[in-house]
Amino acid sequence: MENRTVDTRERILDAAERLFMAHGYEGTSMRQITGEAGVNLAAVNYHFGSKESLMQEVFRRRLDWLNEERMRVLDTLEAEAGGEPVKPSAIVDAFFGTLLRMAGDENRGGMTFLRLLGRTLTEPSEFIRAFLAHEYKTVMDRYKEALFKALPEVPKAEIVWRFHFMLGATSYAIAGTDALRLVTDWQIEDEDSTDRLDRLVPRLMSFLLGGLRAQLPQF
Amino acid sequence: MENRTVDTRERILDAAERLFMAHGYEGTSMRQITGEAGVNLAAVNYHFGSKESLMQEVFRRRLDWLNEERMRVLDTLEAEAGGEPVKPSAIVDAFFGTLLRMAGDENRGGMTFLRLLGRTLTEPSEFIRAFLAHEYKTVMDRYKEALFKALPEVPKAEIVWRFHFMLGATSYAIAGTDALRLVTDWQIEDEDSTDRLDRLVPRLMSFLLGGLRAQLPQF
DNA sequence: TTATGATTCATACGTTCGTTTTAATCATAA
DNA sequence: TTATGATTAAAACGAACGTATGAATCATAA
Repeated sequence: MENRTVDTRERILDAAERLFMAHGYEGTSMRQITGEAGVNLAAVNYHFGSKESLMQEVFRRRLDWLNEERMRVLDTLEAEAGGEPVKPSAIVDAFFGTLLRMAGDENRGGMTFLRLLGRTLTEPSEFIRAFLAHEYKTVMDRYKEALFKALPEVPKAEIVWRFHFMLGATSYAIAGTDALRLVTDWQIEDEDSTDRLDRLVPRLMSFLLGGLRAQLPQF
Repeated sequence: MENRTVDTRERILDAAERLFMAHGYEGTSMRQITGEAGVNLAAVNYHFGSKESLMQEVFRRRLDWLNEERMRVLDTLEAEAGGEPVKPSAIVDAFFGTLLRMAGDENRGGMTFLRLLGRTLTEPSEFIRAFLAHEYKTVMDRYKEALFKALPEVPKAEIVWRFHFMLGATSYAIAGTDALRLVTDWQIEDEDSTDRLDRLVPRLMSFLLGGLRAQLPQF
């Protein structure tokens, strides 16, 4: 009773992840999912109960690892710092770099999951927003505190906003990678798609840190 | 034959704009739209032909003005500069500031349209992506060139990427304003919602400029 | 006032949606 | 080998979807 279940569940999750990424939650039907997964239509309701629960499981499968990893990395950084503030660049890398490096790990969803996450953050159905709120809260609070400590001269409200902006830039950098290329018809010469991710990380990190440490606005 | 048509069309466009923003394109039905607009179900197909055409008209109604305004402002800046490069901060403000200031103008869609635009850029159905590509291309190219000229020491590819990141931060700052508050349970104290937009603009501008002018990444 | 074209209305069409049901098939323990 | 529970399979459910139709109603010009 083991192998069949695991296979079917995973095949459904993989197909759902890809299709939700490509067409969104509302734009993807159960028949598309089960068709692509090569399983019976009723299998989703049998294994997950409903389409909503399936969506949640798609996220949980990836986010559980991501959030644990983010916690673990920050634990290490703070232990190494021994009470002193952790460098902002290290905090930013621990949060966003960890996320981006998932894109290179197909076992953890790779680029597909990251693009799904990116687009979901701006199209939150009520039920998935509530779910993400619960999944994210603890980690967010930890990183927020770390940034407060690392940047004592920057008002806390400003740091919160800038964290917000960093999340946006990152989401979009991933979710919109293909979309924007079409929109703007920009040519990023001299790079094939394997290069692109390796170079995206330092590029985005420079941008994020520049924004985080920018001159404070005068109202 | 004038007043009824205009009223009905506008009522439909207003309702569609709000509902597409709140629930997405696929998540909004014709019956919701016509119900909220207080018009007959068949009115959408009569006036716009189809749901897709309605979506396009929702965007066109706002983007036509926005793109003209962006062109006009950049024309003025370049005329004032008289052949010299325009300051990066002025270019960024012309592009993103013009967008953000739409949020305060209810006659141009206000915050509702901006949030719709933000979420649509990361959930591009094929048909709307092609539409946005056409609407945006000319303006994008103009601004891209202006930034190349303003930042001759920064590689063009880097500027393109950073434009990309700036778009993301901005989209998200608007589209996710309410969403992220719930996700993170952050408290932005001492600000009511009327203040928020006035303060968002300089905050975001500081961040964007910091990112645009950040130290170049070393690969 | 009447004729005409534009618009609104009620209603129905055919599809597709998520879900449920009931029976068949499978893997495993006794 | 047989009994049992887990899984898969085929089929159908009612509801909601976008769209189309034809009659009713409206505003306007002759």
